[in-house]
Amino acid sequence: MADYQKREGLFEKVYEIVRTIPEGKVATYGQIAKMLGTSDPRKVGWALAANSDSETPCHRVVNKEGGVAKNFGKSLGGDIGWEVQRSKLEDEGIFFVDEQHVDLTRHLWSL
DNA sequence: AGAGTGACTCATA
DNA sequence: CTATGAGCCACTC
Repeated sequence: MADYQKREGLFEKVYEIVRTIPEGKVATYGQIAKMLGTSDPRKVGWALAANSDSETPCHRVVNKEGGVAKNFGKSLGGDIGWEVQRSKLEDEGIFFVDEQHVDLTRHLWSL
């Protein structure tokens, strides 16, 4: 398995970038992957999966379609599902085109 | 150094 | 829309 406690490396970079996402914005795994210098969006999701830091707004990270992850499982220090993630995003003023899809046309984070 | 895993993405049907 | 298969790369054992 790979859900052990991470030490250092790619993970920290992901966390830093995710923390850089301003409120009311969302970033995609692919975008973050690019910033990391990798071409594997999986690494991003994986990094977040290994993380459970309440300081990292994982809920602002969505897939390419703006859809929230289905396997959040635990993050931000508790039982969280896409419904919880959605609430958090809405609380930041983010619009949803449907229950599981963020309006990327308005909230996609870009430099 | 080899195998297993993964919160993604893309292509195809 | 859903379902499959493949690509990809860091991490742990």
